[in-house]
Amino acid sequence: MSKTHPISPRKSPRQARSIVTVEVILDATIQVLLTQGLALLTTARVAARAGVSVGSVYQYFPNKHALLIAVLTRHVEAIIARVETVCREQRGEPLESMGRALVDAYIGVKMAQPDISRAMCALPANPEHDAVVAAMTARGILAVCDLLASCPSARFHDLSLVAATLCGALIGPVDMLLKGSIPIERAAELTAQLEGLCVYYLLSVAQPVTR
Amino acid sequence: MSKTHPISPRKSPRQARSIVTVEVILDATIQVLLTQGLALLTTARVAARAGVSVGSVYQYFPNKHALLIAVLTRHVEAIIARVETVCREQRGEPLESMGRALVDAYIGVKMAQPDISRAMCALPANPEHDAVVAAMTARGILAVCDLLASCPSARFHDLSLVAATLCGALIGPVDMLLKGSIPIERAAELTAQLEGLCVYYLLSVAQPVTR
DNA sequence: ACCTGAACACCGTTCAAGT
DNA sequence: ACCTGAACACCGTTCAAGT
Repeated sequence: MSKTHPISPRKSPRQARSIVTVEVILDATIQVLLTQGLALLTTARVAARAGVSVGSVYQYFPNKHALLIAVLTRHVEAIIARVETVCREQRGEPLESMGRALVDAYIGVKMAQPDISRAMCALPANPEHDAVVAAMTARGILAVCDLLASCPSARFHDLSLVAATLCGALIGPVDMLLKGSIPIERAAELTAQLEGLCVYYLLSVAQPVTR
Repeated sequence: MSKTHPISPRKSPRQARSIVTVEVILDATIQVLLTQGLALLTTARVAARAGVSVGSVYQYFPNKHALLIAVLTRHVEAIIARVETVCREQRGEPLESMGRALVDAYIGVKMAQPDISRAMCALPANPEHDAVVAAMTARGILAVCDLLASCPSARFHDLSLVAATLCGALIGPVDMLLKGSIPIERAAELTAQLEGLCVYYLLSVAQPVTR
């Protein structure tokens, strides 16, 4: 049996100052994570950096992990929102355009603040953490499903598997870029490779529709 | 400044019983990780499960993290070894064969003990952890580079980027399978998708060589 | 040469007391 | 309604003492 980590805030802030406190604590958490690393990220240090007492941290977050989950959720939300937007914008466009737009947008958001993206990768996994990532992945796959379904000139057998494969094929290489397995200077070339990979894959699994 | 984690064994076992002790400790670590989870993985619990004292753990591993790194290294070594073997076996074969063999082999090892693979994903990242993963990734990319270079009928502009993209495009979707974002029952279908994705990508970036 | 386990420092978390 | 910080339990790590 694994220890359970309640992640919902202990209480919702009701006054302006406490809303600020929550934001301050979340920002402090990222700062400590970035400057000190996970090993030195203690609730005491976060509190000190935020300029509040440990007790205040525990007033809004039931435990340390909830703090990390909150930071992760915030970051992941921004990424998925961007992906969903492009997917909406590209509805009905040709497959080539869809592929390129998706790749560009995803690399764009992920690499916008590389250090924060990297810090998120370094968070220790646990059931709640996995749930957040899984939920975001599911939303991404769904958005891509809708996008592909909107293609006027093609249909896809096993749409959701194609969408999932596409998402995975994007996430994997971009993670390599993030972690340095592909040098960051080569971001532009990787973008080109991924655009090609996505477009050729989509064209290969697309079943032409003639009306 | 992030805390440093020396990861080399405190001492090399010189007698038979101590070699056994090290193995026992590593196995116990995996067992605790699998049955109790990372949150309950304490050096005391590992020692108890291994049937030794805490002191013995620290005789061979400078700290808790080194223990996790050792377990990770062992697992990752098995995976990369398999990949390198297929890459060697497929030298000179047609691109279609290469792509299929690589996909099958990678999915095969990764999904051989899914729970252990999952547990490895859940380890907290730190510089040494990242270094192990980066080193394994680099070996994978290199093996694929060599494989692609051996193709008699095609050359690749920017070989290493193509190899890295290919590896990433494999790792991403298989991670989804591992984490449940793609249902495990669909492993066979995903394999087919990835074979197609890899082969079409390779064919699209290959520059035919006629002699 | 290897093992033991009490001892110490530090971290997560709580809660009685304050404003 | 929110904040403080001393207090407590637990974990990582050490090291003097054993075999």
